[in-house]
Amino acid sequence: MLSKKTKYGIKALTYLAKQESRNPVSIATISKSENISIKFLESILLTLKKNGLLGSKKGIGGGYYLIKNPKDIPMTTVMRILEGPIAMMPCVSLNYYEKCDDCPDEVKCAVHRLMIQVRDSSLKVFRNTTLEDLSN
Amino acid sequence: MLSKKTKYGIKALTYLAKQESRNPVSIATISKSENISIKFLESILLTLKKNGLLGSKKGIGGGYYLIKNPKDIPMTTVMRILEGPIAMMPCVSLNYYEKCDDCPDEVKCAVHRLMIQVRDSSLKVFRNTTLEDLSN
DNA sequence: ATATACCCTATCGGACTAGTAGGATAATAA
DNA sequence: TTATTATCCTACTAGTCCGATAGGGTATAT
Repeated sequence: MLSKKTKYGIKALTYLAKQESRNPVSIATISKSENISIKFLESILLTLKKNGLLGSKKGIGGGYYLIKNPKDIPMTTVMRILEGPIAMMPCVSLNYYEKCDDCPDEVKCAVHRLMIQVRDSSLKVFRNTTLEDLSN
Repeated sequence: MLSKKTKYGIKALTYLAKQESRNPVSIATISKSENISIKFLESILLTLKKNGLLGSKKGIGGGYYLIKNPKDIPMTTVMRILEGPIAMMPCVSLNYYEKCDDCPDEVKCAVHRLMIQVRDSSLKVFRNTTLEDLSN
């Protein structure tokens, strides 16, 4: 299941990508437009900022804005920041690999082989979709 | 993340598919071979039975056995029984559709469009992989 | 100064996961 | 018939995560 955190995060990013200018947009504005709890959204935007996707400005007229061009932000990046690994199991994760306790031999493991295929097919979608694609 | 329930379930099914005969195999035997907690495995095999994938026999020489030919069991079936919907969000689920509370228009929702693509690509893998494929 | 808006930590109820416990039921073997 | 085997079923639990809320602290603009 996709967490609401990720869902809201993508919605917020898309909202920002749709803006004509790169002027800051306040949390409250995004919150109202996208029907997202303001405090929850606050924490999401903060992590997106900490991970280099957003910039922010305090005070009147402040808010969050995209740092990069939407077409340079693939969804792999967004997913990994908000949702974590794209793979369904640590033993098939590219960025967060971990061996299974119970499995003596990965190569012989049926689940392992299946999940590698699923990972690759999802990865393909996320890699080929940028924030720009989503905001059209 | 794939639950251990699903992981163990697939391992057990694969184990049964590898058997030359369709004689019953006891929970204890599968448990030892696949390093799965016996009680946990018990509940998993029971749900697989209730969902028509396994048959069972009580008493000495009893256990679980596959009902169908492994090549007639696509992984979509297994995943839906053990893990639930294949889609990452109810609003893109084929079998368990549910509308989002916050989303006024699905067609305009960026997350919706993205997750439909992910669903389709995963579905493709699960549909094209049978239990027979995994047991080779 | 004061209002605005982001920044940060802490907390919390509810749901879910991965088991465990303990016995009921059915089939087989002696 | 009785003992043994092995599935069937219900209930419980510790731990973890999710989604959200509370309550301030800090920086910026008028």
